[in-house]
Amino acid sequence: MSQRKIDRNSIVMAALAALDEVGIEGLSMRMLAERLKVQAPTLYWHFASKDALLDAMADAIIAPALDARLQEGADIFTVARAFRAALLTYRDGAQVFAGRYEASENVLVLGEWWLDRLVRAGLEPDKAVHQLFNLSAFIIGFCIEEQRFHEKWPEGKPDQETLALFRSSRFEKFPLLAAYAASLLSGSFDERFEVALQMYSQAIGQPGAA
Amino acid sequence: MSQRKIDRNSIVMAALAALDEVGIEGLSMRMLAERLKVQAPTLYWHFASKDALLDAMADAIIAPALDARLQEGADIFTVARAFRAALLTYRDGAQVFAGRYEASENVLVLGEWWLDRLVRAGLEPDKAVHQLFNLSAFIIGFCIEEQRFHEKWPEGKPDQETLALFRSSRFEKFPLLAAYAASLLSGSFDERFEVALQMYSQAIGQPGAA
DNA sequence: ACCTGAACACCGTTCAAGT
DNA sequence: ACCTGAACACCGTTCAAGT
Repeated sequence: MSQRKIDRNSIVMAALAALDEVGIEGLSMRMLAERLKVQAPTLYWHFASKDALLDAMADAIIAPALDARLQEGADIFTVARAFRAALLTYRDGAQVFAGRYEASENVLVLGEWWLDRLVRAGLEPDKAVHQLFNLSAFIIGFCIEEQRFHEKWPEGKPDQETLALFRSSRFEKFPLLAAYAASLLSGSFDERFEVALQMYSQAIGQPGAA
Repeated sequence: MSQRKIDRNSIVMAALAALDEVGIEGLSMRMLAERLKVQAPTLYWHFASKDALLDAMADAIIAPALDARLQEGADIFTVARAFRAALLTYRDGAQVFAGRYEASENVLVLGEWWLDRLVRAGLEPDKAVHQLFNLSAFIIGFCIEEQRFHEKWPEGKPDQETLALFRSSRFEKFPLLAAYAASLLSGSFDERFEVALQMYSQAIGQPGAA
């Protein structure tokens, strides 16, 4: 009866649910407190700051990706796909994750495993670190753009206004963009991602070539 | 004497200067108004919203990259380097640019030129669009991580606390991360970026292979 | 150990009113 | 056409006080 109302885990879970509903711009400590039926300052007993809470959210977001390591025949790209899927789980998930150099458990586990695979593939230490950084930076950038794209055009399909823009006189100066408008606006993100993974697989498979 | 105090351009310039000083978190319409010796609501006569101002800032940030097209022998990667340099010019520049699907003049000029080069290199339309998206997503993700890294470790070198962390017992579970700590924390971002460009140049140079 | 009430120092934005 | 004053509805965070 007189048990705690909330703990760190329940705050993180509620924060992720709230994130998914209102996005990173709409997420506030006050509304989060209200959802948890608690006063805002209470959250500061459990987390030092909103930023610290975002660190914990980032760690929780990628947790599901860790399972991909355990699949039979899992390689760097299996986990890359799982990492992308994890970032896409919650609205603005990639933006929450981006730029947090927090040595959180899940980040370390994923990083260690990824690095191990790159080294086993025959990359020298420095090269392996570069590829690790570049691949994760790419996935994060890719997912930020992908999520923002879907926020701008929720249908998945471009709206009439945008299509009209590409056909307007302004685009006489940009014939290729105009010609490829359909491809630009309704291209498959899955396909794009695979194109990139193909590149990485070539680069990592032939480390001597780069 | 009775001339306008400010216009769109002077607001954007002041906003970029402010961004560079206080970062994206610290940038507010009120402090920007104060710098311009104007009341905050005045800004809303020139821009519909803070987001609209950020759109204009994003466009201004990449303006210098357009010059790279005109260099003799400029290729996709010349402009990729210039694009990165432009994003790095102002603090949090990459974060300001990320995710804005605004058809602003500089974005269109850069996109058209980039697309033209990819098509000339022999890529089919869909593939060219994928590569354009992937390359720009990579550069944006790379620069976000690069800038956040330098905000966290301003010296360019890891601090003692971070180095100690990598040597702590917690990292017994992560032997590769521990072993490559120096490479992770003081690796060259220029070098990393070139590693990635090499990959793209192979993929674009041999379109049939992907 | 965990939570609240009240407060501080801010935000973005609107809108009637001024010139 | 351009700018201000006043206000609305918020923020993150601190801190003394409660249980």
